[in-house]
Amino acid sequence: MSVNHAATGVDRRELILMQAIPLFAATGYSGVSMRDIARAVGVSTAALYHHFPDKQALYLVAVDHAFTDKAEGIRRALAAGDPDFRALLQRELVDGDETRLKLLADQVFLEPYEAIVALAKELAPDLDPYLLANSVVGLVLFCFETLPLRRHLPGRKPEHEKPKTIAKHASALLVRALGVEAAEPDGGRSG
Amino acid sequence: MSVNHAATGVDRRELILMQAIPLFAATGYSGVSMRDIARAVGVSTAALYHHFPDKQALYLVAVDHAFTDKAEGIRRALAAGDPDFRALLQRELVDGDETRLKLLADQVFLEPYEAIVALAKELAPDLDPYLLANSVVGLVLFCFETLPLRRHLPGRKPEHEKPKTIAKHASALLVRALGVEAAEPDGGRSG
DNA sequence: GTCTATAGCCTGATAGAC
DNA sequence: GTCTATCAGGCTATAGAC
Repeated sequence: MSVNHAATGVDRRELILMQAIPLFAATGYSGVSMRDIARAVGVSTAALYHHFPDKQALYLVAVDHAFTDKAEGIRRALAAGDPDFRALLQRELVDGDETRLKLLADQVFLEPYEAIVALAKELAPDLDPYLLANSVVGLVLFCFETLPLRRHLPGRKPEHEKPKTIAKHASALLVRALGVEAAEPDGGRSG
Repeated sequence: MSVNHAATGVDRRELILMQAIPLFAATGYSGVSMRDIARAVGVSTAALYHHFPDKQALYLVAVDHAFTDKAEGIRRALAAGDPDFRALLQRELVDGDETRLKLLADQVFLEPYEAIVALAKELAPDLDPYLLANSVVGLVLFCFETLPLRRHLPGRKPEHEKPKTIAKHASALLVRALGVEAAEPDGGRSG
């Protein structure tokens, strides 16, 4: 159906999404107008309505795209990755549309979440594995979330902004709490 | 300057703020119109402009009010407290206006943050106290943040929504990580 | 201090030419 | 598929009566 754009690798529809995602991430749904998106893409608003029935649909597809397209998924975001991903996630968490959250849960978080829950059961049978899984993720994500605030708080060091430092801190804390070494790829997690 | 409203306890200006805060918390700055606020208060939009020069000013005062008025401050929010506080905080973290974040840091978070940092230095001298302080707060706040998402993930239990459960989980994790009992009011924290 | 009325702009969305 | 032109309505903010 869509024209072959082998030369560029993206068709028009995808180009619109790519331009829309950072805009929605930066200022949220009602902070971005169809005109803003059209200007970013370099087309008229009418062209947008050829590809998407309305603004809401464009937003939904854009969010879905941002979350699932970044294929390997959350690992990148946890490992520091895409700021747009984090911003969109924060916005979705606070805007709280049940339909979109369900989609986010099923299509993005279900698989890695279950993996972490399974690990949690193994490592700390006496703690609630679901809350623990959440805490593990939160130890990293919350650091990034609060970064803009902590920049204005005392004790700020440049390395606090580096993903590596944050990851190391979270690991150290978990090692102490769960009595294991940080997970190694060779699978030696029962020692 | 403002009329004495001893009977009601609030003047008009404060009434506007009280009505505006939950609106801004629910749908964000650009998601709330001056008409929405006026309707909630029961006055015309023109009346709003008598008390505040423009929408941005109203928003700033409202956020300030929400953060500092809840006097004892963060403890309530951490302990589960005000959903408006959490929602506004999440929105401010992601919207990232430097001026507002600075105000938030100085007037709301500075004091309790330093207290937690001091505690962190004592309990875990080998960990970064600033990151640890952040983690301590995050263990609780992140649970609330992700609640709307976790409702759609497996393993959901009703008690995961209860502040008490979340607090207990965070405590248990910290006890394991830092090798101390949960802080008791009698100050027995060096044993 | 609050109102009604309105200016002037921006919004989402559509019609119809090409 | 994309354009220009446009609609109806919402928006912030103001003017002026009371």
